[in-house]
Amino acid sequence: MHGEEGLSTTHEMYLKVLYRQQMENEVGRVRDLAKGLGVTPGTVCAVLKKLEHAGLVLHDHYGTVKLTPAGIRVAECVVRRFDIIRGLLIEVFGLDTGAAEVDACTMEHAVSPATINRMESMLQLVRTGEIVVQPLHQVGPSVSTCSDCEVTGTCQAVAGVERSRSQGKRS
Amino acid sequence: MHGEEGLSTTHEMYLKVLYRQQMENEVGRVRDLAKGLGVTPGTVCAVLKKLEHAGLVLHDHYGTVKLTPAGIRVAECVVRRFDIIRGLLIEVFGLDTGAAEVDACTMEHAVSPATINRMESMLQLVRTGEIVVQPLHQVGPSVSTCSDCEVTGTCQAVAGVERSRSQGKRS
DNA sequence: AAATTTTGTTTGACATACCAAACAACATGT
DNA sequence: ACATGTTGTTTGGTATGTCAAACAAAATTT
Repeated sequence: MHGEEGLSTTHEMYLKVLYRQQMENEVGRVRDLAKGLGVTPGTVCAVLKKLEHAGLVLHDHYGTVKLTPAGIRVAECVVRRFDIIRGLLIEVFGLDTGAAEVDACTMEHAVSPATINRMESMLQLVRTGEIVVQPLHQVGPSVSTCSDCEVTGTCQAVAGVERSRSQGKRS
Repeated sequence: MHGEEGLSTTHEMYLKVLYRQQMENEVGRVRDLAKGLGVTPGTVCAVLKKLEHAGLVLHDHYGTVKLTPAGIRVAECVVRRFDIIRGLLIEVFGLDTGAAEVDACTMEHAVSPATINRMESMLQLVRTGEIVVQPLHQVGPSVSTCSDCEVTGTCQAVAGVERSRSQGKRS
């Protein structure tokens, strides 16, 4: 999505995970980022250099990692996309939470502003009852039709993060 | 989507474009693939080696490129995902064709079987009138709310291919 | 304060996917 | 048949994102 500004899916993920950890922990640490992203600390270090160079994070040597205002803006944009897609998949399409979160985490990097805004409108209208999708929830658990599609989805390491986050929210 | 079987987004794109060109041209050529994918012939050559190694295409030296049965299965799976997402974005979310096709081309690699099947059900129910989404089409042209999201989407080279294909279908 | 553990960084390596440009094969025109 | 143009392949180089392992700094234990 932010590819034109030189932001890869990877970068968006780093910013999103950092953003969330900062919301909870207040201090960003390489170790937590690495764990949250399912990646080694060395890798995090390398990517942080680029994010710093792009003016999205501040990272002092052997110290803390912090999002800049620009970084926060991007992160919030990614989180918003995630939340909308997650809501849509659960409330409109009737997917279970786990599957929805795994997919939302992949899809969040693949939708344009136009699409995400439409998704938001749809979610809104379903929530207020102006659109009724009951029939869709009656189609039962969905089944693969294509033999090449018998897999569950990627983004497992991060799915854990999503999961704990939304559970945290509920409590 | 097919990442667990070692199929990257790139590979899926190569298979999809090849599949479509074979539907129209009957013979696959490196040159056409390169053009269709917005990539140089050298790159196509390299990737074809991997696809051949994976048993998805047959490529004889200085000759033609052909999908194997396995390659056809994967390609059809990708095309199906594209068509469902495209339909959903246009008919349900009310996006214009161009935007829908660009986004569908990105999203097609990011949805799990469960999600794509739900999307298909939804599209079906909207087409038969069992779900009514009129209100959504009245929200007008969608506008970006996030300053980091003022871009239109990637996948331009391929958007052209989608476009000509769907125009061909209409005629 | 010294030793130990934890955390962070650097280095060297790898795979993917791409390009440009050199080169090889094929096809065609005259 | 051979010169030219088109198409295909190879080579060398780049960028991204990753790991493992060596190394450095900081924190904690005793």
